[in-house]
Amino acid sequence: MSESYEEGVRQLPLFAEMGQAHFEALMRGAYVQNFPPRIDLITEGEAPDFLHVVVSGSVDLFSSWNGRETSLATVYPVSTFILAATIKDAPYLMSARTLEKSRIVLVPSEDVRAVFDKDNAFARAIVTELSQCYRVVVKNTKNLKLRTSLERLANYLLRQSQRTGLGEFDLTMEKRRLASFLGMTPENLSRAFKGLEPHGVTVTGSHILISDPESLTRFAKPSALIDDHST
Amino acid sequence: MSESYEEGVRQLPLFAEMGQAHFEALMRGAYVQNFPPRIDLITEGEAPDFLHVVVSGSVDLFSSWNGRETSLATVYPVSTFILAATIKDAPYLMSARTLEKSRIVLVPSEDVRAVFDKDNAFARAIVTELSQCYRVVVKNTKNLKLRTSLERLANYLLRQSQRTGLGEFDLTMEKRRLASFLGMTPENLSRAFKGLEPHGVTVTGSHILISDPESLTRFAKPSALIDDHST
DNA sequence: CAACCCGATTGATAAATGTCAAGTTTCCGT
DNA sequence: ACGGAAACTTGACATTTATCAATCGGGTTG
Repeated sequence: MSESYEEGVRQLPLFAEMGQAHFEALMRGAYVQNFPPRIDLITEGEAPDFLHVVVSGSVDLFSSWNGRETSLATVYPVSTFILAATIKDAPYLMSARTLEKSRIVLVPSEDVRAVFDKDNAFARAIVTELSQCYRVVVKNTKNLKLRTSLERLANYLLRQSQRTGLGEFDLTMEKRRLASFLGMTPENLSRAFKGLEPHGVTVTGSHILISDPESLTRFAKPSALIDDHST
Repeated sequence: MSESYEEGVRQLPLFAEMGQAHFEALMRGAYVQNFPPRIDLITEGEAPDFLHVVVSGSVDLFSSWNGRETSLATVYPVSTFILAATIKDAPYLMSARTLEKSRIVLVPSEDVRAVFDKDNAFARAIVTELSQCYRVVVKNTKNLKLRTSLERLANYLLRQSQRTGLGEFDLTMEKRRLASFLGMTPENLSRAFKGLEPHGVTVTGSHILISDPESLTRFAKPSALIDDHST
């Protein structure tokens, strides 16, 4: 099996500290696969056969109920998803599909659980990762329950702006998916962008210019306890 | 220190399988405290000095932003809260206050992290607990994003009804807190109860009678991937 | 017992958000 | 370059939800 991707996986915090033998055991059972865009990788409700690692491309995590669908997160390289289901051996809560051509490493869930029992460093890393994921989801819930859609958009733009370190940037996803991620309709998102114009936001296609960061910040009132996804 | 509460704590899945010596080490640094109703236990943003275990009473987890406040969860005996913050040694994301007279065990976070490094059974239990918490929050997010408030209420009532195994039961919390928990205003909750009358729901004070479970179920469309908090 | 307080309810109204139905633009593949 | 599909936008309208104000009612307390 090609070693090329293993390096990237090994450097993930989740795998970085574990014993070499255990890592190799995991990789022995794993395999890489290339997927075209818009391919369903998993469907919510299914049993978690594999832990997934995105090596390149990107993956949308979403969920459906009663004919409605919502985007819950986007996974970029290099990181894993559906760790909790794998560990608990419980059904996936989210579906996943590739957004673009993507390279995914599939690690059998059984192997993950087996190595988890043997390798303390791996167990610790899993705890750290799960805590992180948990906290991100809690922040997300607060974002949804405490803010209007306009406020959510404003804070999203500020976060993106900080990520790039610039006052202007391109949206990393389609507007329709952004809308779904922020919990609104595409139409509402269009109007929300308009609604932020008075706060110095100019939208040209997928390009965003924040000409008055102070005003936008005053409106968005970002909080580390909601918007800082690093802690 | 009184042993009376230790038994209950020891039987928690989180502590049940760990070594006796490690458990005793945890309990040595811990202490119990009795709190009156409506007392703030922790405030979001603070450093996680203690892992909290509710031994009796109940605790409301909530969060505030920009003058708004929302209830995120209620903790009943015997269980822990703010495990993720303790493990990550990161600021609390939620505030906590007692709802009634409550008995809380406070375990120093440092001790938890120290024992976590030494006791594999404990580490495993933490992973299981965190996965569980993570999945509950994800289900909550889906509930919020995919359903209207009427649908959330209907599913909440069905869940309560199943919990008691009866077609009637009493609400376990004030309606104002239920409203906040479900992501709506108290006024809206009143109207939502009215809106469920056609589906066989009768409200008398805090007593709920579900006279037509089939109709309510047809409307609520419960899903294990949202409403079953046990997996 | 009465006064009061607080939560719950109700009605009227406003704001936020979603839906539907055009258009318009952008993007892709032939 | 062209044609077509899909995304985006816009306007009109419906629905959902929040807000404000008033009232009701149960429970507590002096």
